[in-house]
Amino acid sequence: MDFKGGGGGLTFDPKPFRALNKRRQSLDPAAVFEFPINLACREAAPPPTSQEEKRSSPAAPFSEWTFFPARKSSGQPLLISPSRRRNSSPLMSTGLQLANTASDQSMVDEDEKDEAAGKTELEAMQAELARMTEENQKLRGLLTQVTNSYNSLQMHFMALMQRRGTQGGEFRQADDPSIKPEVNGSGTTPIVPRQFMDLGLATDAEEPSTNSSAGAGSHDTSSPSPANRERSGNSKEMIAFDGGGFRREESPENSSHVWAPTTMQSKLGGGGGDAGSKAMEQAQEATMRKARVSVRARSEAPMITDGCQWRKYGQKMAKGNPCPRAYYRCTMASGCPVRKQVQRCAEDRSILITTYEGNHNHPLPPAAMAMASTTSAAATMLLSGSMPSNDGLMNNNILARTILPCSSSMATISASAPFPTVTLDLTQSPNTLQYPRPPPQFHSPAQLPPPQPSSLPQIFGHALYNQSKFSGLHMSAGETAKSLEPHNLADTVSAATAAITADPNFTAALAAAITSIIGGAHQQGGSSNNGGGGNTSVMVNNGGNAGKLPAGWNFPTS
DNA sequence: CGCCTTTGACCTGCGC
DNA sequence: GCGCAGGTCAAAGGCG
Repeated sequence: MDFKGGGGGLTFDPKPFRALNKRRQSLDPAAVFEFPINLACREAAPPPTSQEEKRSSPAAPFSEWTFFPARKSSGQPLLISPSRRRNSSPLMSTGLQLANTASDQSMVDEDEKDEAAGKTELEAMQAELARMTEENQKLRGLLTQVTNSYNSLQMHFMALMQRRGTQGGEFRQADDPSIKPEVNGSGTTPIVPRQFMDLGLATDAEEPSTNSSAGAGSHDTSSPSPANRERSGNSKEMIAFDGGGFRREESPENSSHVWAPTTMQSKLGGGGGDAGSKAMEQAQEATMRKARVSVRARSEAPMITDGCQWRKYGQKMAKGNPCPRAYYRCTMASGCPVRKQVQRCAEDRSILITTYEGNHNHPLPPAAMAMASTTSAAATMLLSGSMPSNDGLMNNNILARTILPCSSSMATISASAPFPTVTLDLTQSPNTLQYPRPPPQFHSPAQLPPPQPSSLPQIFGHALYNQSKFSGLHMSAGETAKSLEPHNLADTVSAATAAITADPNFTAALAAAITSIIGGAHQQGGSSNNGGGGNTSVMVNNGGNAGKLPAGWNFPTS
C-alpha cells in the first residue's frame, strides 16, 4: 500500500516547495504581489489562445485586469490636491461676497476683503487638508489596531471555546503542541496575532516533513485514512487551515484545533464518550467535510490572480463539463494546505470558477489578503451556519448583515454534498444585485435539505462588492452611503474611504481587513477565519463590471 | 539544469 | 462487491 503511487501512500517531500518558497521569498514582494486590476479587460482582452488556455504560468503577461481605470480620475475629486484646493479656493469664497456695493471705495475695500477672505479660506482649506491627512493616518493606525484586536479576540475566543470543549470532555488538546505556544503558553495568552493566519502553525514550517516521515510515507495533507489521522499527533498544519473545515487534516485525537469550526462542531455536537463521539464525528463529517468558497469570475486567463502563488498538481476532466478542472496548490509556503480548483463554466466558458479550500498557514500580501479574507469570511459564515447550536441561524444572520451589509444575490450557499460551498458570483452586475432582499437567512448545510441549494439565499457576493466600494473606486462615497443599508460600520467606512482611496495598497488591506474583522467579530459560532482561502468556494463574477472586485483581486495571473 | 506542466495511474468515497 | 467520479501523485517531458 505504502509503495503505491497514488493517494496518501507516498511520502510527501516538501523540498521542492521549500526551494520554491525560498526562491519566491527572495523576490520583491511588491513585484510578486502586485495585481493591477482591470476589469475592462473583459472587453479588451483577446480571446484565449490555446496556449493561454494551456499554460497558467504565473509570469504570463496576460492581460492584467485593471478594474477601475476610469475611476481613478473620477475618484480624485474626493481627495483634492493642495494645489487644486489653492486654485479653487478663491472661487469658493465668492459665494460669500455676492452683495454688490455702490462706491468704488467700497469696491476696493471689497477687493481687499475678498483677498483677505480668500487667504483665510485658503488657509482654512489647507488646514482641512492637513486635518484630513492626519485623519487618514489615524484611520490607518486604527485599521492596524482593529486588526490586531481582532486577532487577539479571535485567539481568546478560540481559547475559550477550547476550554469549554475540554470541560465537556470533547476537546482534548493537551497533547497538541501546536496550540500550547500561543494559546496555552501563558494563562494570559500573550497573543501575537499573525495576519489572517492560523496563529500557530507558521512557526513550524517543517511540519510536512515531520508528518510524512512519521506515517509510513503518507502524504502530509491529503491522506484521509484513519491511520493517517491517528498518526498525526502533531497537527499544527491541520490547525492552520482548519478554519474552513479541512476535515481531512483533522485527526480525531487531535481535533483540538482551536480554529476549526468544523472540528468544533463535530466535537461539540457529539456528546462526550469516545466511542459515541466517534460515531457522531463520522456522521457530521459526512455532512461537513470541507467548506469551500467558490468564486465565479469572468476571465480569459487560465486562472485568476488572487495574490498567491500556485503550483498545478493535476488536471482532470470532470463529469458534466467539457472543460478540464485544474488543481492547484499554494506554494507560497511549504506545507500550505490551501488548494484551489479552477474550471471554466460549462455554460459560459468565459466564466472562470475558482474553488478555494483550506486556510493559508503563512502571511499573505495585501493583495492576497483581499481574496483570502473574503473567502475566509465566507467560509466562516458558512461554517458557523452549520453549527448545531441553537443560535446558529441568528449568528448567520448577524454575519450576513455585518459582513455583507448589502447582502444580495451575488452569492449562494450550497448545501449540496459533499462539501458545503459558498459561491460568490461576480459575473452579474451589482446593480441588479444589491437591493432589497429579505434579510439573509443562513442555513447550515446540515439544516438544509440538500436538494435546494439553488434556492438558498444568496449572500456573499456583496462582500466583494462592498470591498470594491470600500475601495472608493466603484461608487462615490455618497452613492455608497445611500446604497448601503443603515450600517454604522459600512457607512463609516464608506465615508472614510473617500479619503483613503489614493493608496491602493491600503485600500486592498482595508477591504480585506474589514471583511475579516467584521466576519471575525461574529464568529461566536466557533468558526475561525484564518485567513487564507477559507475552506469555501467563492465565485467571482465580474461580469465586465469594472470595479466590482476588491482592489487587489486581479485577474490574469501574474 | 532546474522548475513547472502534463498526464496516466492510483487511491478513496459513494452509490447501486 | 463493483463501478464511477473526484482527487492526488509522480514520472516524463517541455521550457527558460
